[in-house]
Amino acid sequence: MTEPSESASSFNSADVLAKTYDPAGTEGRWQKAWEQSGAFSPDPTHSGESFSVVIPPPNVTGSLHMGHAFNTALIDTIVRFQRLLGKNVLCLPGTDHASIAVQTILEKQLKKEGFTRNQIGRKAFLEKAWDWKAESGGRIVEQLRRLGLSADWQRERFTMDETMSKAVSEAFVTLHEKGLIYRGKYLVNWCPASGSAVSDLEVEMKEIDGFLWHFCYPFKDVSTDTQIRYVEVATTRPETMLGDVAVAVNPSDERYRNLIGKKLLLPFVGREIPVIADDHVDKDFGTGCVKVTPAHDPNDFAIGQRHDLPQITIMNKDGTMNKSAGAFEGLDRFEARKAIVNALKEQGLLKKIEPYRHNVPFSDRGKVPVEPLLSTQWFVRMDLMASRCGEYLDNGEPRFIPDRWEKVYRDWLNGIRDWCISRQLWWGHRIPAWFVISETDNKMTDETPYVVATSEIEALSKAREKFGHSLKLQRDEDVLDTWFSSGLWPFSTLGWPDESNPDLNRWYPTSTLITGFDIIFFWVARMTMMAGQFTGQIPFKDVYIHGLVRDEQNRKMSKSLGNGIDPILLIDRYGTDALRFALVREVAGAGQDIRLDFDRKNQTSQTVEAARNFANKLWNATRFALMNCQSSAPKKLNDIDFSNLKIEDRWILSRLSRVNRETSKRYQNYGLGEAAKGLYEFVWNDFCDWYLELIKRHLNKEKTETAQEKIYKEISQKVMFKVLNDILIMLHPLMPHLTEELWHGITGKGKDELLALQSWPKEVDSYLDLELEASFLQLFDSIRLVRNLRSEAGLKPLQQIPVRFITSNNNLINILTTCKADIQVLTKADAVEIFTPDQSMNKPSVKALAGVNGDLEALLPLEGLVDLDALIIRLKKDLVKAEKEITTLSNRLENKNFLKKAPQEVVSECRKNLSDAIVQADLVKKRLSDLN
RNA sequence: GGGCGAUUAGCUCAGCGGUAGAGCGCCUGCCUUACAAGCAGGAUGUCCCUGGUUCGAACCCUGGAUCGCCCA
Repeated sequence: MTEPSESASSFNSADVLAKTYDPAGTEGRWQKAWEQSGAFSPDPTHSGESFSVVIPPPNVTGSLHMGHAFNTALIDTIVRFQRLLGKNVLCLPGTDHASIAVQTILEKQLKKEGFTRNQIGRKAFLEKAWDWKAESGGRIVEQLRRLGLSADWQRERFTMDETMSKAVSEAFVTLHEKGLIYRGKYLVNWCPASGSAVSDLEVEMKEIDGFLWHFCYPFKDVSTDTQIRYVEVATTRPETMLGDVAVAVNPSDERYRNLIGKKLLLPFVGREIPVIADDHVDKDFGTGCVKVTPAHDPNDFAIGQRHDLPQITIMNKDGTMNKSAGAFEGLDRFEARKAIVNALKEQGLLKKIEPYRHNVPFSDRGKVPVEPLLSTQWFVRMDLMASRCGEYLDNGEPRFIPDRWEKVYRDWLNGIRDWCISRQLWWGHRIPAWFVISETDNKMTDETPYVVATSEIEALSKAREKFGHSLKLQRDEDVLDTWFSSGLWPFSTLGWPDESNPDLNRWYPTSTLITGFDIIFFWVARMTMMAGQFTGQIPFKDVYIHGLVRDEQNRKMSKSLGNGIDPILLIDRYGTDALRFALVREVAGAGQDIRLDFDRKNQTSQTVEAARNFANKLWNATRFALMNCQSSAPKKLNDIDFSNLKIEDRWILSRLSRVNRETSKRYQNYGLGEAAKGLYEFVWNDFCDWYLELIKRHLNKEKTETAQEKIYKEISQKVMFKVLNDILIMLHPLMPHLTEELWHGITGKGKDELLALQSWPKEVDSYLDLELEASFLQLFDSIRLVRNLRSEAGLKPLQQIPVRFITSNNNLINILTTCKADIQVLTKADAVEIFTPDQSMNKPSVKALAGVNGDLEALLPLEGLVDLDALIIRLKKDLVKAEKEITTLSNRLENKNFLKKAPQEVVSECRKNLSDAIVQADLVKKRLSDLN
């Protein structure tokens, strides 16, 4: 072994004795070593195939939550696997400025200090924001490192970096020039809490128990030909009546047909409003008469446009009533509701109030009902970009995994509406539009002309061309929706709009995007649309959509619920690798959410603990290997002489070869959970439970006397290290730190050589031997049969007794005979005999413990030591089971249709099982009669 | 109202046409010199209900129930 001082691993003569794996000491050391070596910065001279991933940039809103840990684990597993395949891998990390979320946090802080943002001003506010970004962003990046993300940190980006900002203004200007960005006065979703417009996606519909208020509008003239003096309308929002400009009925509604065209007098305001007919009015809703408030309701807005009605805005942007509300001016919208209902009541106009459950739009961030408000904003025209994406999708771009998300994405593209991108906030990308206020008396009005440009200088020259030299510009105060810059992320991070940037050429489009389904619309679709527009390509070949992490009560983890689990807490307790492995292992299903158990009182998780135990198992297996190879650690792992292999070596190498193939296939095809489960089984069950147990007798130093024994010992060591070595590589994408540490332990390599940069082990076809694997399963069953007998007879674990197997199955006889010595060790037998039933007849009958499994009978001759009653109970149980099986199988075989229509191999398998069951039943019966 | 997903052991979930599986938990026995974060053994299921297709259904198809999510 290499001198401890040269080895990068903590494995040395002292630490090798540590009985448990200590992730805390190990993980940080490797994170540092990886980074210092620049292992994850791709080599510009690498000529191989490229593989690139940009991470979904976490918001700089505090710290990472479990969802990020999950996402990061999946990304890094894939990235590290691709690196082991020898590809030129780029994983590009970064963070997102999260305009509205961060601004909300900062304003809350300010409020605590007794200020508003307007009081401290834009400049001071932005300084605070950048301080916050530095702190939160720094923490997040640290946490990503602690998760082991093998990203190229030199390429780390932030959505408001200079280069990113340049991309944003370039994109904005281009879209504006092409007429895809426009400015206009429309009904938008106004969030009074954040004082900004928000997009349709940022509105969440909630079912609310409210009321339907019925009240009356009197006619202006009570005509003589009708007795009706009022119309009755019903609404869930009585306060909007102040902005009513009409009452609409369905033209086919017999009840109101003769009222159409008549004039009503709007209470409180005294405005004359007409009764109009519109097809979209639902006759069955309320009274069938609908008040129309175009400036405060999307449906009414549409009616208003169809009938050329005025739009009367009755609210200020903070949700209080404005001048148009007359006597109600100044009241908050919900106070106004009460006041108006009372006033209606006083005037005798209120007819009834009925409880009514209805949908209310809430602002995602502000957590208050949004107000539909007429407002001048910037919009992105979506139809062209969306239909282009539809065409790409027809050609399979991008590929969604699992594919059901493709439909979700397509449906959204088909039903898309224009995107309101301006936000009345300060933190974010300021809109690159300058108003020529000198044209409107140095005041900002809706009519003020503007120019759009990438810089103020450019804006000035553009403006001068149009408006002459003496003019005054004022930049738009607003910023862009965060998702506007996120939509550019896959190519802005790689240098766009500088199309000569080699990164862009080499890494774009990226290979795969790994993200949760909750941002398919917000992010995935916007990226494909923007990329289609600006790069003419879909920005990623695959989109791997994963589920969300839920808490122990199956609730989505969220800040507002306060049910998030801090991944760092679990890392501190169990280690990063354990957390990663636990999360990935849970993900086997196709994109299902995962539920993470967590005991909040003790801050423990059984799921993660199980993964930690697995890490420890592997640690100890490696420790075992090293303890048994002090002098002759086999350096060359690939020079195994096949002719010297013992049968168990051939078996484990066959298993290894199969696991290698399966695992790489799973990693490739996003079957990460299955990959994790497969490796877990292989390591624990095949390698530790069976293989290491089988070779122990050869490793034992006392026995290395003969030349043959020396050869066996050596070959055992070699195979053990070969398998271990491959396990470490295959498991590395999932548990990078542990495997890096152990790999250095077994190879003695220095820090300059890293497991992370090794090659995926070659799969050796000649190792594959499925027949041998089947024989070994029989061998294991035989050993279990004996152990089970011993256990039921209450034998002391160390008590040695002879074992006799009786079977007519030649395969079984072969494997049992070959592995006689192994069976002896593994069943604590002092002798193992194998007979055919004929041979057995010639032996003197003894009182014995007997067990039967298929066509194998195991006898433990144990005169006097047997608990006869327990034995009889057991045998009777076996008999019932066998007879039940005989019934099922013979019924099946009596069915002519089964024989005729089922595949040959199923029928013959059924026949074999039946004869096995009959043999078994006979054996058990014979044993029972022997005992009586 | 439209769509999607889930329903399998006490819990968390695999399996998706050929005799029901894993991890955790539980029971029994073991400090066997890699590992008690371990070893050996064991128990545990109307695979939500309903029809149907099939020689054969947890798996495919009808209809329904319950839970969850998305869109309007």
